[in-house]
Amino acid sequence: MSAKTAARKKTGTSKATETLASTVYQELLSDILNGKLKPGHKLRLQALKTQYNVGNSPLREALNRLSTNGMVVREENKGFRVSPASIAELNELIQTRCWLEERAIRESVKNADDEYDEKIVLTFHRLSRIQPEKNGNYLSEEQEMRHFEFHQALLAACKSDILLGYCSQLHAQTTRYRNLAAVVEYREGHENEEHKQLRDAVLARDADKAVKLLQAHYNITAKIVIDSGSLD
Amino acid sequence: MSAKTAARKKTGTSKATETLASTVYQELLSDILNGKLKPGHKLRLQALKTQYNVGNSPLREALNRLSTNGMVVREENKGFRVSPASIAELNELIQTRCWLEERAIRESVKNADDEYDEKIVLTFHRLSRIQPEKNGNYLSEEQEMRHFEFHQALLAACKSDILLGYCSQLHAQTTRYRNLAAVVEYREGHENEEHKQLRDAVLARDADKAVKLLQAHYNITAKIVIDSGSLD
DNA sequence: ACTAATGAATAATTCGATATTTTGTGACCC
DNA sequence: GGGTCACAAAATATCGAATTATTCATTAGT
Repeated sequence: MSAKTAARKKTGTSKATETLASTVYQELLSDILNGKLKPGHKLRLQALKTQYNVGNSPLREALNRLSTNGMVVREENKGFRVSPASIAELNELIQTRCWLEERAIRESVKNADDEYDEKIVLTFHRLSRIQPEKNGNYLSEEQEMRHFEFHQALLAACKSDILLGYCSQLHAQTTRYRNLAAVVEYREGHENEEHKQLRDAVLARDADKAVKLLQAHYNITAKIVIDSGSLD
Repeated sequence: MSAKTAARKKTGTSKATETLASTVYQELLSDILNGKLKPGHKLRLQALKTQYNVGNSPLREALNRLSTNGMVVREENKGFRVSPASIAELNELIQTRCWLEERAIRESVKNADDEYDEKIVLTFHRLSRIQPEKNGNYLSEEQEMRHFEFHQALLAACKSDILLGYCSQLHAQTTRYRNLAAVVEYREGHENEEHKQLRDAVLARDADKAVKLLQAHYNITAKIVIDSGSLD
């Protein structure tokens, strides 16, 4: 975590000129999502400053952005901490996600066109193609990415970027919980099969089935996370 | 520096010790919502600094928060501007709001209990009691507030703070559009009646009717805003 | 004329230092 | 012993200046 600044300036993260605040935002988000920063953990500015090799302002900006999308909580004059995690919140998360994605997928099936189908086929292909390559109990960055893209593709024709944005937020939050419990093993076999069924359901315009699959998918994941005992 | 700090402390928003960033966040939000800051308007930091009498950091923090909930947009290294407004976005907004609030109100009716009913009766009473008192074509701060609280009360028993939060965001966005078009006159007569019908529908546990009323309510408002010709 | 390159002028971003608030500690009183 | 007040230490919030990026007018080249 120390040689970051040098890397940033020299290699320049390939992006034209990303702002420091955005870079550290991504890093923080990533560390929260994959569980390196634990729920409820106090985020002391000085520590973060040295850890992420940035100054005061970019750090603060990043934390402020994270606070409005629920990844960290802010207490006036008392700084920031990683959002706490609880079984209750996980259940709420899953429930809300089911509601929103049901709407999104039903609308998508209703509006489905060639572009929609093609994106699903494509993202499914990309997702199923990558090697398991389990490092510890976590999914690789690429696996997370492909997974996310496939799920978004299922909802993509809902004609509301706002709704899509919410779904994407909820997906991120759920990912955090999954990583907290380091739940991957179960998925080995079932996951791919479930995705295939999802793909086929929407391609067949069977919204009811797709919704049922999605919701089962989420509820099982939630159950596993809760049973893992990593939350109180 | 000392003068303005003193001033802020003395008039001191009654809150214990609010952070400057939060104060200016509220001020900016309010100015965006009531249309003082127009859609697409470039937000130059220097100008804002003098206008709102704050330094660099709090301003920046406020803008960053606003950017994650869609009130302003951020372009890397090019600063902030008020989110653009368009008919397309308004339609999307209304559509999404209908979807989310339908879910929220159906769940609320399902879970309804005494507390829920009482809050609705109370917030309706407060809303209907305040005098019209039209200043220009805008609703007063208090009217906005009561209006918001009533609508939230209708959804309050949905058992998902996340969903409630989204609904509240969408409400805010919609308010911005309403104020852009300065649409109040129509509401004079109908508004109160519509609210009463809504109240009675949920108290009678008639979710279908409540949903229908809500959606009609939003769609009419949208139509009026669009017909007002203040958007392109 | 038109495009490409140059370099002030302008604006956004970031840093370092200061001011303000919270937190922890121990003496003091009841 | 338990509570609270004052004070010191630590952490956060804010400011003003320095840095870096973008814009835009101007000029050189084809």
